[in-house]
Amino acid sequence: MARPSVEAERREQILAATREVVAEKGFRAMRVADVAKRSGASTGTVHYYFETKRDLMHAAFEWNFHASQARRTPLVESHDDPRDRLRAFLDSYLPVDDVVVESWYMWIELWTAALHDEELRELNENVYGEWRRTVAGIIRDGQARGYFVSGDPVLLANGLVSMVDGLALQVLLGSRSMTLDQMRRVCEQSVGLILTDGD
Amino acid sequence: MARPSVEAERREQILAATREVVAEKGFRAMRVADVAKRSGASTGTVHYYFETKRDLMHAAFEWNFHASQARRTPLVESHDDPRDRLRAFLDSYLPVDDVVVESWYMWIELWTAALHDEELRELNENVYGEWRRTVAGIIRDGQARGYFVSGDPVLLANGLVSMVDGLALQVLLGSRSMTLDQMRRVCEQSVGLILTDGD
DNA sequence: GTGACAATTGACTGATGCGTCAGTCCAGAC
DNA sequence: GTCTGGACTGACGCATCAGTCAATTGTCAC
Repeated sequence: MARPSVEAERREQILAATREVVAEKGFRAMRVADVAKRSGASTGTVHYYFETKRDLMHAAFEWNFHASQARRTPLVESHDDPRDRLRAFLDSYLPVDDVVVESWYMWIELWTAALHDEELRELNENVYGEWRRTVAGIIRDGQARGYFVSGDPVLLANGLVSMVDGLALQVLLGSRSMTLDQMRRVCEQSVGLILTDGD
Repeated sequence: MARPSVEAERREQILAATREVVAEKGFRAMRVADVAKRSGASTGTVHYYFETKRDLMHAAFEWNFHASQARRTPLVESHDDPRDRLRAFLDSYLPVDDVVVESWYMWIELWTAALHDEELRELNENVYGEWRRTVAGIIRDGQARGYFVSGDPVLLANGLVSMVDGLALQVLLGSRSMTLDQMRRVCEQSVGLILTDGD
């Protein structure tokens, strides 16, 4: 051994830079040189830690997945009432700050990249399955307690998750009619639709 | 004048080839040479009709918008009952055949490209506004006739349109849990949620 | 100090692909 | 028959980048 390993930190720095560049100019326009500059390293160093640009992007997508999971899990578990859990879950997807916005940029790029990349489709499958199971679980729980209308919880979950994807996309696209505030209202109304009248 | 103008046909051929290539390998991997080959022309010809690759893509996106409009409008207007109009509208987005699938590929690529292109964001704004107005109109009509639950029709429309976007995306991504059939069911259930019990 | 090795550099290479351009082809005008 | 000009070609110039590599630096062990 010689010179202490800085691999973990360097990788994190490079991945952070990658996310920033992707959010700023998109995967299509992203250059390895951009990532290098942003992380204060040379292109050689980037390639020292990630063999190819593709590896770098895949690692960044995976990072985004795990970070999202880590942000969401405690949040959902901090409520007992399924109605609050559902609201907390949906709220966590509102692009209110840089962290969530950057994360959304990564998701959107993942979608397009995955259309023609089997490995990324597999990642998407995991992501999507994860959220769907979470939401379906909340709904099932809520139905058991009589808070939510009856109906296949998996279908309801799929509808909600997909809606959030579509809404966030329009917000990110800077739509004048789909603002952050508008997205919040649509989500609230949708939750209202599946609440039983007893609420 | 000499030699009858073939501009219109050639442009159409090139745009058709562009859509095919984009659907097949994505905008990112699309080469002007691919489009040329696919349309049975030379790269020079492609550039003769579209100055830059960017112009070509923008034209293809616009083509997709107008074609979608043209497909949808008569379809929605062919029913009187707002419930049928809404169902027909949602059905028309199910990726059941090559035409709709190719169209979805174009929409998805448009989203990602528009994130960093002001001109394309404007196009997205038109597209999105168009569908939202259509759906909101149907819902407003349905509410007036007592078929749909009360609630802001614009919010409901936004929710539905966004949901369809998110669903189709997952279907296109070949998700094992979000198949065409599953998408159909989610849409049906969602329509059910906004129908009054009197139905 | 010296050896060993991880970390880092940045100039370089080789491939790729957009856009250009000099020239060809051909249908109609006269 | 000749001229005109739109349509078309495809080889090529040139810029752009991903990835390489030989050289260098920094840190630890002994």
